Amino acid sequence: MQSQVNRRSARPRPSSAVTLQQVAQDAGVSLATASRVLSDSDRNVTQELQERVLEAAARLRYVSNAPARALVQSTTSIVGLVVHDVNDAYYSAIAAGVMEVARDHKLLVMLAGTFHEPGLQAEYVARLRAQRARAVVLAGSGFTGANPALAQELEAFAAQGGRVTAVAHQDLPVDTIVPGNREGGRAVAEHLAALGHTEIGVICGPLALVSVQERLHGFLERAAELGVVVQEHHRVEADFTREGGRAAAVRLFRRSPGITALFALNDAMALGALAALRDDLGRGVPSDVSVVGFDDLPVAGDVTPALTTVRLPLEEIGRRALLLALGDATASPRTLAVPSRLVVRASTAPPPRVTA
Amino acid sequence: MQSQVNRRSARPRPSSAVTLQQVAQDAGVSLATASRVLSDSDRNVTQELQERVLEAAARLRYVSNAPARALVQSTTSIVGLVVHDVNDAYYSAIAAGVMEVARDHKLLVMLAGTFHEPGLQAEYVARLRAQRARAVVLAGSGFTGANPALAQELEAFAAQGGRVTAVAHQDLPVDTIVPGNREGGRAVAEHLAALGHTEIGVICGPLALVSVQERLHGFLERAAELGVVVQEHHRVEADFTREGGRAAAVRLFRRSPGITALFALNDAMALGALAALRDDLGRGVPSDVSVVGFDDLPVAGDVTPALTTVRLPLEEIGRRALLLALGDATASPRTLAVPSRLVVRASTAPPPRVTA
DNA sequence: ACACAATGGGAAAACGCTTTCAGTGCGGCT
DNA sequence: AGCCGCACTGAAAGCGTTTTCCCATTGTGT
Repeated sequence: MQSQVNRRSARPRPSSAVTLQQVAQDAGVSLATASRVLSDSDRNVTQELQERVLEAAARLRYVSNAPARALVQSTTSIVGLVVHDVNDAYYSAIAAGVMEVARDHKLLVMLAGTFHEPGLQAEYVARLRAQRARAVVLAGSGFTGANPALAQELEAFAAQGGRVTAVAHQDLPVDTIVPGNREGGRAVAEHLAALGHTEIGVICGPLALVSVQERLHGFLERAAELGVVVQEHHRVEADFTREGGRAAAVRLFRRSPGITALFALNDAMALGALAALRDDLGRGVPSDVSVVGFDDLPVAGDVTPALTTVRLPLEEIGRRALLLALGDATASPRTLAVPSRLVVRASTAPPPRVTA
Repeated sequence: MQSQVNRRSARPRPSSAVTLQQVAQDAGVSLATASRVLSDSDRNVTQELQERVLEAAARLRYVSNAPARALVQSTTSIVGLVVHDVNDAYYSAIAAGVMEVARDHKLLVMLAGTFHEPGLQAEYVARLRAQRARAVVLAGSGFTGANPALAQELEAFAAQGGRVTAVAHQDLPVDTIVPGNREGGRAVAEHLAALGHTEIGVICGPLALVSVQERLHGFLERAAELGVVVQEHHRVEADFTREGGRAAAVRLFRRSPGITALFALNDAMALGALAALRDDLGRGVPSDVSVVGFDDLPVAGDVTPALTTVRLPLEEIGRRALLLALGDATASPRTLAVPSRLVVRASTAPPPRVTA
């Protein structure tokens, strides 16, 4: 049945769009002339004919066939944006930056969501390559360890003239944006140490993610420097989401009730932890437990207590990413560091006095 | 200078992608055979040749040129999604639904952001028409009153076989999703009236937006039925954002301090109002003032007090929108109502006792 | 006035693919 | 044994553009 429907609708093309040929005919000029008027060619056309063509095009509501154009010019005005989850404020913010630059450059953005399936990244790059996209921004954090499939796909894309910027990826032969993850992790360690915390729990996202690794290592590194040891069993891994954070917080406190500060490796998890502390564990924040997040999503300032977190200028990262991909190709495998900054709000305080 | 750069890079095409011709050559078969193997044609090819082609394609990392394919088939696997602001949780949620369906149908999503400029909607539809997109979802609420430019553009798109679904638009000759805005507004009126509020303020987004109108009218309508009059000067209009809500709340309370309940026409504004009440006006919620939002963004449950609001199943709306556009074309100008539901949380309570 | 450059218009090629159409080799039937 | 039909391959047409290439016309310098 399905094939029959396909057959039927495929054969007599259901309806055809206005072609340049028709516009030319309507204006009484040749195809070439019409093209010269409507595409911004360097050849010029008499005022008279120009007007006739423009008029005909407007009358027929002509828009040029982008695929045909792409075919002959072998380039498009499409850029790809690959994220893990559109409905995650982290990626929305990056996407907003990308879209802004795209608008300014009159580019169209193709959005691809991997839904957290690692393999889909390479697949989408392939599809964007097939589309002859001009550039691709890999916004989703990469996975640690070599990813040959993705690397090869990117290489092929580059070979055909495509440009790529990756955000928080490692060992990819493309322009890369390095958000201040490590640095932010260090700042958190300093902040919590300065407040006097010694029993610190860490709620990690998937350790396979580059961002998670960087944040965690920056934190552990600086904590160690300051003489604070974060015990192995004070670290817990979960989904990089609100629910992941909530579950992780519960697990962690059941296991180690003595913890006085919690570092969640992103704000979503921190929000979950906040909810767990309030609803499931009955602990006050920051009176009993301090909580720190990462990213500074807009919501971080709106919860109670307002979340201490590390601000990453996500829109800026999006803008920079696309600009990098659109920029000078010859300088290509470049690296751009984007700094982060600790934002202290109400969710952190000194640890409670021990009553013993 | 720029033109020189263009000239230079335009002439000798910087690098060319692998073509089907090359694959065919490499496999020692004709172009036609290669095409039959790689596009899923109904014609079949000997096992032997099939393998040779597949092998060659893999070796050369061939992906077919989508524009060329689109040209000959005069259809693409692209769908467009037009939103006002990507970095707004309302649209992210809809986008997530759209992307999910797109993934299941192996479609690529082109995301267009109007950045709240009304005119851009029509322009993006034109560009999507040029791309020969298969369908377009207009997620951003429409503006009241006729929009001839947009209507004509959509008509042209339909004429060339494109499908469209609009969310919260009026008088557009396309499939339309009608979220339960009016119904939600009514539910809020009932809830606040039942709690005993009589002095109710309303913080509106731009009245030109269809969603705003519907929510407001539903609310006023039901309030009137219940004998609660919402005075003209208890209504205030502002940007449909957190900051808009905050400013509006301040203005409203300076003008009418006796208000005991606040209905913000979306959650973003409600969040702003909450912040204003707490930080600028020093009023307790819900002890002094009750606050209600609309949309039930994820954040609504995370703020303190948790926000009473109207839930709109946004992802579902996104999914439905694309499915509608992908569905039966002959039934086309259809209307699909998506119900909303009041979610009572902690931000609403009976009004404070008058101490006079 | 005459050669010659410059200008603008149109016919036609090319982009990479799918699909029709014609052709070739083969087995099965009478 | 001869013919038909089947199954497959390959040549070529065509999709809608842009961009050559060539021609006619006009303007310029001497």
